[in-house]
Amino acid sequence: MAKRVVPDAARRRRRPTRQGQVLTHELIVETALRMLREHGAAGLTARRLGLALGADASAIYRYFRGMDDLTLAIADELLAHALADWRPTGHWRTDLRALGLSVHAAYLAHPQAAVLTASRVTGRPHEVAVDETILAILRTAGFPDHDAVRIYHAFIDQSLAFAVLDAASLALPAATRQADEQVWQATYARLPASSHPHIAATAGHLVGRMNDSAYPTALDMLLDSARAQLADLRVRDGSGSPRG
Amino acid sequence: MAKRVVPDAARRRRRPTRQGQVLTHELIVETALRMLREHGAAGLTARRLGLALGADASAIYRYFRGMDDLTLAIADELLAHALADWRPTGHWRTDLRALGLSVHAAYLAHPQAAVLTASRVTGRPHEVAVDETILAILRTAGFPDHDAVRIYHAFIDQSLAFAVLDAASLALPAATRQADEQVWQATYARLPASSHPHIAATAGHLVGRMNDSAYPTALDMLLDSARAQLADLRVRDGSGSPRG
DNA sequence: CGTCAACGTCAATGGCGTTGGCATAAGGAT
DNA sequence: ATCCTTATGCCAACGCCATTGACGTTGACG
Repeated sequence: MAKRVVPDAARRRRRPTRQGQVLTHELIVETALRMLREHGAAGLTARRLGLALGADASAIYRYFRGMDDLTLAIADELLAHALADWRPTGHWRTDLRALGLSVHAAYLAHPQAAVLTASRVTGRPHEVAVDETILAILRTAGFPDHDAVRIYHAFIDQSLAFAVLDAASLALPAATRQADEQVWQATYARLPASSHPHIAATAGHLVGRMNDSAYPTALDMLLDSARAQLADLRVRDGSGSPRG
Repeated sequence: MAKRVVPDAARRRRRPTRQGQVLTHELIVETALRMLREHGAAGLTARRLGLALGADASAIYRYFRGMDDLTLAIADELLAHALADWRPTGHWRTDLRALGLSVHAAYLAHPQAAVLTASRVTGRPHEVAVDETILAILRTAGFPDHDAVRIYHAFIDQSLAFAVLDAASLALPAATRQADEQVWQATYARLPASSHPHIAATAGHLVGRMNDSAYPTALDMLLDSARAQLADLRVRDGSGSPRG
């Protein structure tokens, strides 16, 4: 009654801004991602985003309910990238591992956005799709619902958790990262065996590991544990091989 | 030369504020912690902190260089608390699990500080002590150096990663957390089986899990994997029982 | 008792997200 | 081609925020 036609995204009244730009949801999200990459999380403000768009800051509110809404849109965009990069093979362990690495990589591609968004529940299409995919893999592999949910929860939260941690490190100013590296060299590599025998004994193995993400290792250990549980279940059922 | 006497903390010129409070570093930190606990990270502002102290906001700057300096002062205590709460029993798996949970809990007690500091390498005594402790447990349990370092790395980074993730969630404004909860209810609990069969099938198991941390589960899975590796090593050596 | 500086307060600055009002131009209808 | 509707960009303003510099007071010490 009130509105005769709901304006299609393609049929919008695309009135250009003073500087000739035509605003869309996509353009705003992309510009925000670019600002996050170039200037960091603190550098993304409504006013500066408007400036970068060649529009007034308040124009953003015609497309998003607020900066928080825009943040969630950015988050879902990252998960869309993760799913697009993923190619299933039919082997549950291989597929789950690849999906985890894909999510991790998608967030690390935009560390500043990851810090901002990885801990949020958006309920948006791509996030839901990732969840559905994980549960599908686990239940198809033969995990009972209770175990599937438990492993799903640990899996997705671990992926997000490492994404936040690694992204937070990547998002630091270069000077701060170099300072941290020097702190590490100055302390860990030169600790006397008398006070810290175990660090001293393993210093050779520790060197060079500091900047690597521990996520692949933790992911493999989680998947190994899941495989052992599955094998155990099959043995109790007496219906399959214990090799998983 | 310029200053005759560096004022002792006890000998300060304790001029009371308009409302009779006497300011100290400790009082400010404690008040800030209380505000964090009661009103969340967004509820801690210089103005409101000043109000809670019965002083002007600018008085804080006589004690800290800025809000960031105050945040780091708060964070300084966290790892110390984690180690202080930890009581070893001599069983490597039990002790490692308790230490992980203790670190996690210490950070979660101050989510705002955790988000800022958990991804940093401080090289300060308590951090080094935690690392030494973990390596000691693993090497004493019988892990070869290479495996001990690998598991140490996965273990500590997993603990920090979940701390950052869970703290980031806790640090959100209360209104945002409630909104996220409602988003979850509105989407996941009502997804049709036609489009998302696996989420729909496990909805009963998913309910109530949303606010729980997945860290204990992920931690147990990591420790299970480590125990299996240890058992495998002992079998190859032919020198011990495979029960870990 | 005088001097000095530590410290609380005030006022102001420049930033932030967000909102309501207003002008205008893009579509649809005629 | 013209009118009407309304989506949309822009402007000004509000109430926050952290931070700073000047100012006055007051406690401690010589």
